[in-house]
Amino acid sequence: MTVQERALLETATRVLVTSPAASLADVAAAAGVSRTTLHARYPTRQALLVALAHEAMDLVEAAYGEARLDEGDVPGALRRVIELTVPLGPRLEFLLRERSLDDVPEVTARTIALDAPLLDLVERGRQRGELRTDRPSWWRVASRPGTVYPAWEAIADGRLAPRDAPGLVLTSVLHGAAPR
Amino acid sequence: MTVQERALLETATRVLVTSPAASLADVAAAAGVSRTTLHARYPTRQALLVALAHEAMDLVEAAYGEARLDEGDVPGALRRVIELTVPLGPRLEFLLRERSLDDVPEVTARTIALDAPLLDLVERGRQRGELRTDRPSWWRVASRPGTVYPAWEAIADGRLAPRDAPGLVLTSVLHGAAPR
DNA sequence: CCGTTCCTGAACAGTCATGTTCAGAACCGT
DNA sequence: ACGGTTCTGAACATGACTGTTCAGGAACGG
Repeated sequence: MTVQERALLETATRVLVTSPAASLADVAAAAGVSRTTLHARYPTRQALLVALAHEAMDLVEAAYGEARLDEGDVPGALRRVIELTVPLGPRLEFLLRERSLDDVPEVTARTIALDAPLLDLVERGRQRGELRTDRPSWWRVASRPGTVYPAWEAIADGRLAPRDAPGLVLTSVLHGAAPR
Repeated sequence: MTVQERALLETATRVLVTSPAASLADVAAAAGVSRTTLHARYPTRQALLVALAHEAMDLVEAAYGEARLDEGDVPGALRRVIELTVPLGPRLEFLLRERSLDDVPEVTARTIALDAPLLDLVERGRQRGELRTDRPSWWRVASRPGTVYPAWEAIADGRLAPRDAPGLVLTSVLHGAAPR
């Protein structure tokens, strides 16, 4: 994938997140490319959306890799993965909210597969006694995007300083709202 | 609002959540009503979506009322409100994911206003020493839908027993993932 | 029983995004 | 300078949904 292609996908994501009803003409214009060219790369609108989804998931996967989830203690790994995924906010929003992705089996399957490293991490945390074992592992993972994404939203709104976000998310996830 | 109107809105929500691209003809058919009648009640598609949103928020508001948030201890109130909002899953999904609602100021304003009772509750919890005070109140509220909604999803998938959901959500929110 | 109200089915115009095609221009590397 | 590749602008067909209208029929209440 060339640099321009990445740039195009990023622009497309930005446009389609900002105004989901944008036409392909709008997307092409924003990306500084003709509609014909856009169409040459992505034959249909759906194909573009799917490509966007895959690119977003590529980034998530890369973040997981970079976070070295299998190294060190689990809270530390959690902190790293949170730090690396919060900036992916717009991509996550796209993945979570774009409803036409729901009936692309290829995408939904990968969404599920994408959770595997986190499941492993939770599992590891349980074995090391760093995470509670009285609740199902999948639950911890399922409720994750719902905690990371609001953090991004808060940053975008200016309510939250980017550097504060990971700590906030991490302590929420680990310790909850009750006083110690 | 008559019973039939409520039924129509509920059917419409179900259809539009299941297949967001459904046409008004599909919605009308599913509701057992002619497209003309549907159009008489809701002049435009957008008007229907807005009505759906308002009805969903009515239900959330009602749940908050029924949960008597200002009575008793705060964890108890939290449990009640979680119990009452989890079944609203499909409505919450609609509110969270339907992106054409984003540029209806009336709806976004009410979305924000809807959080006020919860903010009060968190505030009360802090004063009573039942919630931590080292993190902003709005954060606790912002990350709430992200925890409640996955619970509904898990129930819908059959991964989670409906009666287990409130406890799971509550302990996650209060105590987090770390062992005591 | 009658009049009002509401719902229905059908048809229609308008709009708009999509997908397709093609000839020419711009841009490469050689 | 040249041949090939890529991008461009424009035009076109298509299809779908929306919003609108209207005459007839069903339901309902008085």
